[in-house]
Amino acid sequence: MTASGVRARVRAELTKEIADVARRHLAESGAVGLSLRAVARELGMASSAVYRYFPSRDDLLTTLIIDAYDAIGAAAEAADRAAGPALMDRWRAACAAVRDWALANPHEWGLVYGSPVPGYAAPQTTVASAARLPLVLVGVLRDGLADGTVTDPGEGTDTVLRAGLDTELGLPESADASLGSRAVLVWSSLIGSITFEVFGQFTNTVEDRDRYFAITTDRLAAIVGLDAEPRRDPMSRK
Amino acid sequence: MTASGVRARVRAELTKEIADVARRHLAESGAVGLSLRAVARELGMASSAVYRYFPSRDDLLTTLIIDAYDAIGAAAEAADRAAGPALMDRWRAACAAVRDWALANPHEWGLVYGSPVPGYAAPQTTVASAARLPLVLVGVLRDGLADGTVTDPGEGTDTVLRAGLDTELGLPESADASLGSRAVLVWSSLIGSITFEVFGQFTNTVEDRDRYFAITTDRLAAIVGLDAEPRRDPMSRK
DNA sequence: GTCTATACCCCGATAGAC
DNA sequence: GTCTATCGGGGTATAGAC
Repeated sequence: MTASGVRARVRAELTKEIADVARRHLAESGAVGLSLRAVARELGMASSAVYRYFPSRDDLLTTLIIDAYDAIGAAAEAADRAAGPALMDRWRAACAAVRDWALANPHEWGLVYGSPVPGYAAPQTTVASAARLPLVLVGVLRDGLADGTVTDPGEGTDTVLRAGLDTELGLPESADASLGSRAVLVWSSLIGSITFEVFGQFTNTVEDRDRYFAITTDRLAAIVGLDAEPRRDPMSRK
Repeated sequence: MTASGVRARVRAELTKEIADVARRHLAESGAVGLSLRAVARELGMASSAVYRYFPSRDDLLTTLIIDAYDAIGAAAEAADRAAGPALMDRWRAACAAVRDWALANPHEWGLVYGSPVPGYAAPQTTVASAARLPLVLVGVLRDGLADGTVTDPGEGTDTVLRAGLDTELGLPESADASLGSRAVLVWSSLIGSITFEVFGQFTNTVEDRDRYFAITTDRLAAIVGLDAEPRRDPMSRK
């Protein structure tokens, strides 16, 4: 049926348009200030009409959350692919891409890594998108293990993670391994650093944020055994 | 004037009572859900009466923010004082106290370290309270420098911080120092780790959170040169 | 200082006509 | 699918009587 094909296309377009406007509102009023009515007003349609596309405000929110996670993951993946074969280059590129995205989209960043929206529970559908960024970081690590650049320190600490997680990530899985828990630390520290910067916690403290992030990125890499010769000029980073 | 003294006391008490109720509401509805009306309802007074104590919703919010920062700082200070003289003991105690407080008061944690409340700008009056926690961490570091346990790695990276900050903190201040920027990394990583746990980002990833935090705390200490013999039993930590 | 009343906004969600 | 109209809440803040 061509008719229904057209209908579906129009529907998909309008759905996207609603999400786009909502994303813009998010950038201005934050996640809690997001309202179906305001979106409808801007699109010149009745608020009730929006319910044909998103059954509730939470569904709209879920869409935005998934989109944000996907955008962050995609930015990291692209930077990783675009970097040279050197592990540290890939690492630096991926971290920098995430930070750039966060600084360009602070409210969306807050939507996924900031305070949970009260009364909203993220459905399971978000986890695959949320995993994309950590998977990029672990991918670099895994390649380092494969070519011998990275070795697991083996501290007997890695029973802290969910059973089976190391295996899923392609990391050493013995009870003596520590790379898994180190990776988690590095991951949360990366997000934490970026969040501090985005939320303004570095005001009056860190002045040269670009350089601070470059240095920090390298220090985090060292925690997971991604040691490298110091970068020639830390200032040269975007 | 006794009369005005009594009046002032009653006023102070009611002010505190309003703040207490507001704090409880915060724990249930989050920062944005906080409303003067709801607080007034619960106290059995007219909403307009509250305005005699807090001129606006933002002033009430500021009070809660300052109180939260102070509570976190006080918890860290108390744990630091109560710990033995060993630097690592003080470090671990302070970090653990902060985490315990965060887990016990997740919404207040989110109020200060989560997404900024849209439309609210924190006044300068909050900074002294916000500084208390980092000052505890730096205090341990400073004592380590004094007795030679800690030495600055000297990497020529510390020009990233605000000029004069190292001096204020009692840290090495040369352009070749790196302890200042390392301290900032450790500070933001500590907050980041706790925030991840409080906001649920560790779901399906980190299973043994107590042990993970203990290990993480030690790894962060190593970044600022607070190396120590491994703790005897990481599981024994609260 | 406290009250009632009010002005003037906002929201999510649904009913029912077209 | 879209509309108007409506239900049933919510909010900040102020005016003016007591």
